[in-house]
Amino acid sequence: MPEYDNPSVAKILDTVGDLLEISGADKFRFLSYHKAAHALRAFPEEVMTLARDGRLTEVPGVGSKLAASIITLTQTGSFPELDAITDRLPGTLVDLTRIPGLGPKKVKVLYEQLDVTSVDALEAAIEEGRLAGLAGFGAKTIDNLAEGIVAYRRHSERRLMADVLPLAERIVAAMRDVAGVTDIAYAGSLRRRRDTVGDIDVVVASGDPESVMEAARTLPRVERVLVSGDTKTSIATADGLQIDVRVVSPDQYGAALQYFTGSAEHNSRLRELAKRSGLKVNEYGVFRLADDAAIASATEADVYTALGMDVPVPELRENAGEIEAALAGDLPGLLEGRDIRGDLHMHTVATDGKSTARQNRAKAAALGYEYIAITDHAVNLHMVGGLGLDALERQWEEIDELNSTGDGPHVLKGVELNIDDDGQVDYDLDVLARFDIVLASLHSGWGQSREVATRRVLRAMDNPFIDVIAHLTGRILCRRDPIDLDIEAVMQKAAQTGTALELNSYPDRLDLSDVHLRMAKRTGVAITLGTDSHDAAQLDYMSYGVGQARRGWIEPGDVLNTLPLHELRLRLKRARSL
DNA sequence: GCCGTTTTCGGCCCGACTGTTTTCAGTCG
Repeated sequence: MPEYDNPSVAKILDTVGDLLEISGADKFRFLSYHKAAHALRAFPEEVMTLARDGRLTEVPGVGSKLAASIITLTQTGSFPELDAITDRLPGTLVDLTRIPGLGPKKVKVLYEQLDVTSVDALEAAIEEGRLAGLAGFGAKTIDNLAEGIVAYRRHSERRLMADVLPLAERIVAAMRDVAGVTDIAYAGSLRRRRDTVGDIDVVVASGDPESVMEAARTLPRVERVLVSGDTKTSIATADGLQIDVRVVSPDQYGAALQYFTGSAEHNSRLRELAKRSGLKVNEYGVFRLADDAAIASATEADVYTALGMDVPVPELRENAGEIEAALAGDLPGLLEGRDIRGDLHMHTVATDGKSTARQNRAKAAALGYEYIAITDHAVNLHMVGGLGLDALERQWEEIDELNSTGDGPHVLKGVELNIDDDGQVDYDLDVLARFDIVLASLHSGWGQSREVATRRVLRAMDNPFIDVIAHLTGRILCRRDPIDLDIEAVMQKAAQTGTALELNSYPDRLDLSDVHLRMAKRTGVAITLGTDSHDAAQLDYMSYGVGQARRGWIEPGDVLNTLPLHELRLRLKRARSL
């Protein structure tokens, strides 16, 4: 029987939705596929389990028909609606809609009139002048399509949130000084702290919108102005990042910030609810439908209050249950940076780090931590000089000396073991028992089957002295896919054995994902946060982990390193054996 | 295709900008 995870099924649903739209199907019909896809990506249970238990309709937006089709998919490997639509339309047409400026309607014309089914074919058709005279394709449109193909080829990927954030902050700082500006912030997925982002959205409140638009068009790194009107300007930077700047009047700033923070699905749901209450929500405020009277607009809190709900923090706004919780006054009290009492994953010069244990401890003191764990690689990870027993003894002496000074964060003796292909690790139990905390993680085998990879992790969790599985899936954002694991089996084993799962806060990992964090919380698995720092300065990466934890609905009580040191020790798995 | 404390049928979120099909459709967010 084929195995599917939620993203792979969601991708099929999106493809069907896109093809239905190109085919000219009813708007609400193709939107329902995208809605279900989004909900499935955010749903904290696995689609295979839901299908097996007949609970697929618990996913919002999945009704009896889609549930039946998904069950067929999991049993036969084919999705009936996809087969039906690809009989009529080539599936590759979906690629064409990724070209900026080219949507489903024009793709349909290109296919039906010119038999264009791919980006390469479109490029050839443009070069041969075959688009000339086609209804709806004027000279300007054809020029824009040629440019759109270049943009599509140059980059279509998302970027690390951590790589984009500094630029967003510089733009905000620069535009704050423009004449008439009273408020400014970046919004969008950056404000929601998604692990990757596709563009930068900036919301500006100003009594002088023209000056703001001019400033946006002349930002330092602008390569091209994509669109620019009275209230909205979009520009592209030299490396292909899009920046959207939107200006509203100062009394509408809260509504605009809410609107442009999104997500699209969150906003769409809000507007549906508002309509049922006789209200309308847009980027200018909340309005009564009956007489168009403005109800709220100045602050985000005003907007949500007018809709009768608490204010969900940006990290939660994915239409993944936060609206129901906000309506019920039942939003979680999420983890905050100040809750973290220590960093439980870092490397030193003893292996592949650049800072000493002492330097890491000094940085931790500056962050106000009560403790840190030094967790260098163990002996089997030869390529980074993993520590043998002699080197280990020397590091422990160094740590003892640091701790003997009394003041400053306590340094825990830790290690990051390597889980080998059989689920075995670097040291024997008698050595492992001598550490304060032991992490273990996968460093190879990325192409392994789900069965093999899952077995490795489950075996490691049977080890009584492995307290934490670090960076569970091994994903590197924008570079390496997560290893294929039976996540539910991992979660259940973690809960059963008392093994914690790490939220690795290094910005290109952020592993566990937000959805996996919600699964862990549901299953009662304890979470630790660690930066995986290879340089003392990287202890600052904890803020990325905190943002991700908040997206995963994690509260302080779910996280072991919010505990004082003596309580942390009691909660680690080894406390059961020692 | 989904969904229900006004509905099991008839609804289903909102607006800016561009180019062209000159009164609006297509695209995007």
